[in-house]
Amino acid sequence: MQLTKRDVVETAATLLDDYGLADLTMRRLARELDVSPGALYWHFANKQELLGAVADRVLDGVQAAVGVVDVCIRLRNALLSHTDGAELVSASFAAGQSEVMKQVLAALAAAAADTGLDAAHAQLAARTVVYYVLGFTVDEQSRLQWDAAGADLPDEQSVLADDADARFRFGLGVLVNGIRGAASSATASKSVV
Amino acid sequence: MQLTKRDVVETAATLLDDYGLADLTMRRLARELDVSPGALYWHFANKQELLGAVADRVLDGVQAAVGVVDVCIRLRNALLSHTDGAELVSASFAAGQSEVMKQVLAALAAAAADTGLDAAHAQLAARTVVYYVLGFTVDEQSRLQWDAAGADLPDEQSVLADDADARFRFGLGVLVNGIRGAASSATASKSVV
DNA sequence: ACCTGAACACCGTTCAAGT
DNA sequence: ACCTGAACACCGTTCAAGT
Repeated sequence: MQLTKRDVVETAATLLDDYGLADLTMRRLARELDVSPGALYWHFANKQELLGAVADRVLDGVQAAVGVVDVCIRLRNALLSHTDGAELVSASFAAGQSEVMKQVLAALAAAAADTGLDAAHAQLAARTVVYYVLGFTVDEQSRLQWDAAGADLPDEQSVLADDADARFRFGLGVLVNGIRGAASSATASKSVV
Repeated sequence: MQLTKRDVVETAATLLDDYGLADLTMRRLARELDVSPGALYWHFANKQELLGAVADRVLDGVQAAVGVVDVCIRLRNALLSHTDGAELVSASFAAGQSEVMKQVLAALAAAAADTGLDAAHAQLAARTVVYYVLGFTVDEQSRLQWDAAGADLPDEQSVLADDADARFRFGLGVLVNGIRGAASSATASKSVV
């Protein structure tokens, strides 16, 4: 049977979930698909492009969200539901290889614009939110995966300490609040002019 | 002459500046130092640890800053002044290998606590700020380096579009503002109780 | 059009053995 | 204590040649 892009991405996602990003290599993927390593390069220009496609598979469903908080929560959930999902998407976003992350950015910018920011500032606000979600979740997931294969967790020091959801929402709240503040001060200076 | 940690880190930093992070390999570094690759493993447990030491060299001077805005501006400047500095520090921070980034985190948390947040929330606020600075600067630096070896920049669309400093300060303002908001609402709810 | 085979030019890490 | 030499087990990518 002919190798399709879909097959490749599907198998790559399985490999990712079972063995993690470090073991998701072109050679290992080719072996799993019973093709030669070179075959993958007929379907994808390079590894980055392939990883971008896998990232977009991980992010499936996220683009349907609207509103800053909704988008961010769905994004984080998607990242956490695959081994090394946050790291993969973070790298693909940085490399400009994730179409879904571009849509996410646009959705966040639209939401920010709704609060009264002009397009340029709304873009900046959107990126700031994305940096937060990716940074937070990469961090969270590495800790989760580290002490998943480890000792029993030490006794919680505070409710906040192990309620990752609450921690996530706090930072998100800081951002949403800050954006509202920036929007209203922009409106204020406009109304003065 | 005996190989010292300092020599290794110094040469690594030169390699980083001249050829970038992708070409900063243990083998290449050993070649540059005229030692066998194995020699590096007597001084450093692994590549991550060595990169952490290089990251801390890049961050030299940043720990002296006080106040959120001051710390962030110095941090960004340090990252921008070395090839792939942002990516290196970002990775080392995520891996928990940068002592200076731990100090930066502590300094930011202290500044956040000064606004009236309790210790746990101040920590979260500090991390949020770090995610922003690293995310923003990784992005900025990859664009800078991409079109450094490229075409002349297209004509600027707006003042904001190519004033990276202003863009950086905007996001920083959003965060500082959001943190102030979180602090004052915490104080308010306390005074109600 | 799609894939194989084989090569090219590398990696990080380990470890017996040397000095 | 500090380092070499050599090995182990891999990488991503290219490309003539096959079907």
